[in-house]
Formats: sequence, structure tokens, C-alpha cells
Amino acid sequence: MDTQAPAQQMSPEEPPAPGDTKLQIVEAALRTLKTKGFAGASARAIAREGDFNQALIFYHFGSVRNLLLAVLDLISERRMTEYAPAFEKAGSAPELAALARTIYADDLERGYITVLGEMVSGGVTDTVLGAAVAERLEPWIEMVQGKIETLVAGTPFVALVAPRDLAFGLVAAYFGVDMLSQLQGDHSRAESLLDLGTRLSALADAFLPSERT
Amino acid sequence: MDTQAPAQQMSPEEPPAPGDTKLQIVEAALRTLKTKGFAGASARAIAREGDFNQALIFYHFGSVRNLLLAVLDLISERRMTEYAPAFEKAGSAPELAALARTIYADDLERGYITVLGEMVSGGVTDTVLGAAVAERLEPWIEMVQGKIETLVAGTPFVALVAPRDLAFGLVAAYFGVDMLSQLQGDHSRAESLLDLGTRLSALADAFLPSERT
DNA sequence: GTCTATACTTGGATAGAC
DNA sequence: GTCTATCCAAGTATAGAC
Repeated sequence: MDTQAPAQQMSPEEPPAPGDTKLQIVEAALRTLKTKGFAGASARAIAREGDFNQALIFYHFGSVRNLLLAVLDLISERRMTEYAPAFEKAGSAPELAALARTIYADDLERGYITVLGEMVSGGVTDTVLGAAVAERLEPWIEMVQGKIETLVAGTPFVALVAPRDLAFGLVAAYFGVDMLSQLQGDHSRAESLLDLGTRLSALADAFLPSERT
Repeated sequence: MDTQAPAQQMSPEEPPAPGDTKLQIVEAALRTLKTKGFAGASARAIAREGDFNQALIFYHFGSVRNLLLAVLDLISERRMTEYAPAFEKAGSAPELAALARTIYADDLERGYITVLGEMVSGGVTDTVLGAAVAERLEPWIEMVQGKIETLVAGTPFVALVAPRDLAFGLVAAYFGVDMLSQLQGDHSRAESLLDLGTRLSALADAFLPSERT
């Protein structure tokens, strides 16, 4: 936020352990969010997890809230750079459904699913945080919206579906399933649902074989 | 909940203001949840809202968590008794979509939407609470599941869709939309989505005019 | 059953030495 | 930029008088 280090001349060799501290802190926060949830992600808990001093959080981020948002930024960025290419490439509903399946499995394994759910939930319980979280979700909704627009172009659906609404609904459903799964401590239902999505999209595709390249 | 009063002989006339205190407390908690959210629903805040003593909460409910769960029970019960009849009656997808629209509007106006979202979010951030919340969602999922089973019977969908999964998905989507709307502080998108659902279900119905009475 | 007072804990955040 | 020490606020919960 206000503390952007002026990149003083750093000797080119420092392989041991450093990496910048900020990143270490963010990653400790990420792990804490994963294991202890939003409510358990206090400054003290995070500092313990990363084995550094509590005060560093405030020095580098100003507040715990900012740190948590930095975590969200980190994983958003990682996911965006990793998934966007495949997403752009996918040209049909079934391909997209398959991709969604992969992404969910991937996110789950890396614990991102948990963190995303915790941050959205945290945003609901804390209004100030909520606005910031909403902002960070926007790019994802837009990405889905863009995809829907190209998919739907030239089919009877154009008149029926507002891409923005549908995109919002899909992203919302993703988080809803995520959160209920988290409540029940069981993500297998989510996976069955993604399977169902795959089958249904195959069906839709059969009825609407639009422009395939 | 160890404090179940032994129903001593109560004189039949006590109209003034009493009503039992427990209910007053639960309703104060409900209002607090509505206005201040899960994070703001502390014992102190609830007591201030209802203008009674903080200690009463612990006397009657043992803990804040229990009180919050009692709120969830209260609105679950109210919703169940009010909506169930219409729900049973609805015999087609479009009717159900229309009903969902009504229920959402109703819930929104009464603030139940907010409370439901807060409690689910709270359950995600707090593991102990989460299990209890999940339990209380179960009846709703089962209700939807039952409906899906009768709707799908005798159509080609039987082989395609696992009712339990779909029910879970629909309830999850309801909460997902609710929560993202809450994040953005704007529920208009949710309503467009329910409209979309209405139109799509009409479409599905046209393709599958199953047993109509 | 209700109130006052208070014990105890945890968490956010800052001051100031190093 | 990092550490120690500490302040302060808010919350849960209980004891004990009424």
C-alpha cells in the first residue's frame, strides 16, 4: 500500500533464504487461511505460522485486512496467468465444462478453493472487506462474460440470455458450491456437479452445433 | 441448551408485554444479524439492540453461538411453514421458477436473505458453527431433492441427473448468488437471474411436456 | 430470572530500541 | 527493516447480589 521499497542496490548474490519478506508474509497468511480459516487468521496466528514477528505485518501491510487482500491478489494473479490461456482456447461448452472441472480440482489441491471461500465469506461478514473482495472478483466475472458472449453469438440464445447476468450466476454458483462443500467438509458433491455440468453441456452442444473452427 | 424451563404452572393471563424472554432475545439477535452482520453480532451488541442485559444471553442460551443457531432455527421454521404448502403444490418447472422468485423477494424484504447469508458465511469462517449450519440446511436440500425426483420421473432426464446432486447445486447456487449480491450490496442481479430462470424453465417445459394433471 | 460487576482472553495496532 | 514491550478495545463468560 504505502510501503513500496525503493529497490536499493541489492547485491546479486543472496541465495540462502531471503526472498523478500513481504512475500514470505503473504504466503504465511495464505497457509493460515487454509488451515485455520478466516476467523483464525489473526496477526498473531499468521506470524506464528510464518515464524516472524507480528509487528512486521503492520509495518509491511498496515493492517491484517490489507494482508488478507494481498493474499487474494496473489492467488488471483496466479490463477489468472495459469488458467487464462486454456480458457481463451476453449471454444465449445463441453470444452469449457471440462476445463472448469480441471480448474476446480487444481484449486482444491492447492487449497485455493478454501482460501477463496474464506475470503468471500469473510467479505460477507465484514462490509469493509466485502467491497474490496467484490472488486477483485470482477475480472473473473468479466472473463466469463466475454466467453459467454462469443459462445452465444449466432445462436437462438442471444435473445434469451444476458451474458453479464449469466456470468455473475455462474461465478456465484461456483462459490456457492464451494462454500456449502466447505460447510459439510466434503467436496465430493462439487465434483459430481461438475460431472453433471459436463454431461449437460454435451447435450446443449448437440442441439446447438454452432460455429466450430 | 441445558436450560429447558420446567413449565411451572403459569397463570393463564399475562398479556402485558412479557412474551417469553427467550423469544425476545432471539428476535433481537435476528435484527442485529440483519443490521450489523455476523461479525457485528456480539453478545454486547445484541443486548444493546434488544435493550436487555448481556448476561441473559448466557443464562438462556449458554453461548452466543447457540443463540445465533436459534435464530437460524427460527427463520428456518418460519420459512418452512410458509413456503412448504405452495412448494408441494407447484407441479411444473415454470411454476417452481415463479415460486422461487416470490420466495426470494419475500426473504429479501424480511431480511432473511441477509441473515441466511451471514450464517452460512459465518459457518465457513468458523468450523464449529459450520457443522451446525450444515445440518440445518439439510431439510431444504431434501425438500428440493424430493421435488426434482417427482418432476424428473418419466422424462429422459432420469438417467442424466442425480436428484441429490442437483438439489445440492440449486441450494448452493441460491446461496452463492445471495452472497455475491451481499458483497456488492446490490440484489438486482439476483432478480434478473431469477427472471432468466423463469424463461429457461419455460423453455425446458416446452420441450418436455411431461405428466400435467 | 434478571442485574451489576468483573475476571479473563484475544486481537489490532503502535512506540521505541536495536 | 526487525524486535520487544506494551497499550487499548472488545469480546465471552461467570459469580454473586437482588
